[in-house]
Amino acid sequence: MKIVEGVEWAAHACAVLAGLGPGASLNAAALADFHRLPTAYMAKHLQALVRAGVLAASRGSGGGYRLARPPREISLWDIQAAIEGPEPSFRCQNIRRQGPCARFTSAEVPCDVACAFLAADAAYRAQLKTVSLADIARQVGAKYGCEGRARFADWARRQGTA
Amino acid sequence: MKIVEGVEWAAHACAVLAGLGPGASLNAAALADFHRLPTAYMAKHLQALVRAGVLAASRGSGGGYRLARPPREISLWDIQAAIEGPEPSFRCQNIRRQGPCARFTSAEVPCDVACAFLAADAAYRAQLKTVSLADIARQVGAKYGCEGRARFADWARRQGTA
DNA sequence: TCCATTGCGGACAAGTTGTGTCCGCTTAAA
DNA sequence: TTTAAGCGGACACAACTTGTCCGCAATGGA
Repeated sequence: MKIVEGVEWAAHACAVLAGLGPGASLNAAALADFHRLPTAYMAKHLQALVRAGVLAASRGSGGGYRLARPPREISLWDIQAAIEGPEPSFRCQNIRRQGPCARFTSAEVPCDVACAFLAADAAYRAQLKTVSLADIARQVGAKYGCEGRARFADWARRQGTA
Repeated sequence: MKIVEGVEWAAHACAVLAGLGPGASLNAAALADFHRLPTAYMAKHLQALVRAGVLAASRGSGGGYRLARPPREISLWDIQAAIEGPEPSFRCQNIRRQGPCARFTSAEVPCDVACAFLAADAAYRAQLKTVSLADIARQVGAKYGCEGRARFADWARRQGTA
């Protein structure tokens, strides 16, 4: 059970947008460069975030990505689901329906093993949903301190005119 | 974030052993055959369960696998960890330590994004740990009914003498 | 002692998935 | 019209999962 690395990229990219304030927008090159990540692949993830309704994109000159909703209404689960898909981690293959005792298992009643794993999955998602981009942006901002925030704003300003 | 299929195999195989009662033992071929799974690959998973201390093996003629502890003391997390390893699903690559604002992040203080994902991971594991093999065996046994349990015992008896 | 049975571990092959690049297309502003 | 930007598909490479096979070691019975 491993999370794809793109989820980390996406979370940090969204956190950058959240830290910039309402309506702020950056293009893929800027969002990739902030963490020194390959632009083309970051762009793929950003497009996935758009398809999932987490980000909104505007095309053409001066275009870029912005949050589709207020940071408070975007959870880390929204971001993970955008990148990896919302399917549960456990995929029941119904192996219990094979073998000498198969006929004592029902197709309707779900498998007990699957139920337990799906419950754990639900606990995972519930926990992730309690953390919003607003929380992350606040925590990161606090760690940056005054100088960090100034530097961050400075970098963002340069991106608009680059 | 996908669980490898072997976890399902391992969980059901352990459930079979738990359903057989204390001290019961089956070889890899029998455990694979019960769910019509490839013996060689099932054997690999059983060996992993032994390495993790979930099962105990005895070699040679008449050998096989048995639970290393009472079913009540084996959780589904023990089984998943045996097959996939106990590492958390989120692996922080510390991408925040790169780029224009990298120097405002500390190497000691953990990343906020990583903390949130690790907390979700902990919730997942905590939930899985609440389900023991004894729970699973009881639920499966109840669904089998009288006839199913008799058939199951019958099959198990034949495995010993095959 | 010899042999059949069984688990153990490594090597290997094939298929799937994740990572990353590139290119042509569309959109929009200057 | 040009330029900047997102969109999506094709492609290549790497890593991991799935699955098989083999020789070896251990155990019990003839």
